[in-house]
Amino acid sequence: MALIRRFNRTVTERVGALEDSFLGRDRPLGASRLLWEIGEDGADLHELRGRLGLDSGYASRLVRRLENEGLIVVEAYPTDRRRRRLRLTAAGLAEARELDRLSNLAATALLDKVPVSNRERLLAAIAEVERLLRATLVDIAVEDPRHPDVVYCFTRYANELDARFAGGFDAGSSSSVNPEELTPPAGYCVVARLRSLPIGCGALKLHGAAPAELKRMWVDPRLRGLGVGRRLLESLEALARGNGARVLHLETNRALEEAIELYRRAGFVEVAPFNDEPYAHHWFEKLL
Amino acid sequence: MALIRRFNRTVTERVGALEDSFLGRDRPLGASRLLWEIGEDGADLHELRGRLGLDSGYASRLVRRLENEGLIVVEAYPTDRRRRRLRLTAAGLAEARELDRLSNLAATALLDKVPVSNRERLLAAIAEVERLLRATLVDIAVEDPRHPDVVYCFTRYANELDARFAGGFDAGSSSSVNPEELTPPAGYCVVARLRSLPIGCGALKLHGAAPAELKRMWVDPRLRGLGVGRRLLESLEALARGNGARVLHLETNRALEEAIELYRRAGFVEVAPFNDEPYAHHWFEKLL
DNA sequence: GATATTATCTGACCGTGGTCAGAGAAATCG
DNA sequence: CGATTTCTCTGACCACGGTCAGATAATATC
Repeated sequence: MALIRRFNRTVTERVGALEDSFLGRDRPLGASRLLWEIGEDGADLHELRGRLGLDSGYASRLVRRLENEGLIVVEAYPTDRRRRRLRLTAAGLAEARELDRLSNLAATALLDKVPVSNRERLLAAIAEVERLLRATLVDIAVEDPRHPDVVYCFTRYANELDARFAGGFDAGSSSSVNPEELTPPAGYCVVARLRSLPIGCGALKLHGAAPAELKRMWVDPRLRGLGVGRRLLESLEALARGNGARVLHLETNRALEEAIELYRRAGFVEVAPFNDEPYAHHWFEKLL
Repeated sequence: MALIRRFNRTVTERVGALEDSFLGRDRPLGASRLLWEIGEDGADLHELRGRLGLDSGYASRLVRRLENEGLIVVEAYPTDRRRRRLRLTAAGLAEARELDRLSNLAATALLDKVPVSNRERLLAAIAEVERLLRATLVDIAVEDPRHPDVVYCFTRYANELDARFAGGFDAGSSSSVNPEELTPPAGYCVVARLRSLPIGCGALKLHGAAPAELKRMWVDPRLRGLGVGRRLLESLEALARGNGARVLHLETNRALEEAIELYRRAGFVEVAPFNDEPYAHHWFEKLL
């Protein structure tokens, strides 16, 4: 614990310098950060607010300021004219690039103070800490299967299966799942999000006292091996248990090795086929 | 660079939770932090201000606030009645312990979100990052040899020599150095500080165009291997060069293996004895 | 003993981040 | 269609961290 606290102190003190590089631009830090987050492709204000965790009033003020400085243009979405789309002007793009440069400069300055012989070790350790800590920023929530984030994850899931299964994957020929079956009390969907961006999902079909079914487990490839799948699994198990299920079933394809490994480690044991899902090679069961 | 910036973002977001644990105590964060920094043994306000980097007015206000809350007592130092000594009252001690508890709780919560299998890796990486980054917080300054920080380092230096040399070390029988010789333009003292606490030193005696002498190189044992010695050496070399010296001399004892290694790596080569320093076994020289 | 320096305190001031309630406009639902 | 919800904007408000100049007292220096 003392180690973590010492780490906290050292890092905030040292790496805070990177944030400070956003300062001194005749603009509050928050405004610079917003500008920087908009990016070259522009951004949706609502989505941005979620990502940065800003109050609507505060965000509105920051946007106004950047607009007055001539750094961004604000326009309504054609599809939903309540929403605002933010785009960088030429000046805004230049300023964003300058912020980028300063931030890089600060990062370089930090590294320069470390003896050359230690730099690689530092970078490796930094990468490790970042990866492992990032996983702790993931939170998991129950969502309606029609929620855009769920739809997004399900699509990525299907695409991945199609790419990885020998012979591809066609959702139509698989035992399909309609939204009602994944809506409480018939079932559940859970979504894992990193800074409000969906990065994983899982679903549950309940059958009263009969075994519940686990469906559509997927984690963004960039975030695998960090325990996100385990946490999705745990929350679905808790939901199944809370709804009276005593046994959890799932079937999977032999191509999904890391998933199979996850299930085994979570206490699932392989059993004889309990359905005729065409894409399945392994059937698992866990007593809750 | 992108890695460092990503690291910055993740860490400040996640580890910031530790700071937040100081919040919600009906007291601004700064006040809580000050309280926590005072510690069981009390602290000198001046020293505290240096450590936390606070403005005198701001610090004074925080102290007043804690005093009014009955958490600390403020008293003048007997030796220097301008200075203020801060001590925790019973209530203050209890509050500091509570802050400690909350901070530990937050650290534990952070670790709890990491899968057990990854925890050790995370802690190891955290320790590594902390150690290496801490070194970058060290800054080096030229000081008068009579400055308390220099005196402190010289004392630690002499104590260490006494402990490590076979047969001990007696400053009197060594070729002594008086303060004038280390004061510009005759010579220089440099001190390395971590958050304004002295943690290393080095000195230089100039002899015009004749070889300059390197003296009293010392780094706190807890911070060795992080490049502090190298940085002290570099700044002294720069001073020697800037004052017209073409050659740098130093002599050292065989017990100081890591120092000898440092000199060799810095480009010093062993030469025949150029003086009769009784404690020396090795004589080095470097062309600047 | 006069002068400079050091440490603290005080009052005044400021921008920033942040919150809140309410209004208005647009979209969605029944 | 009306009712409700969603998204944004506005104005008002506030604490906090931070800075500055000047006052005061104690100490160090010459």
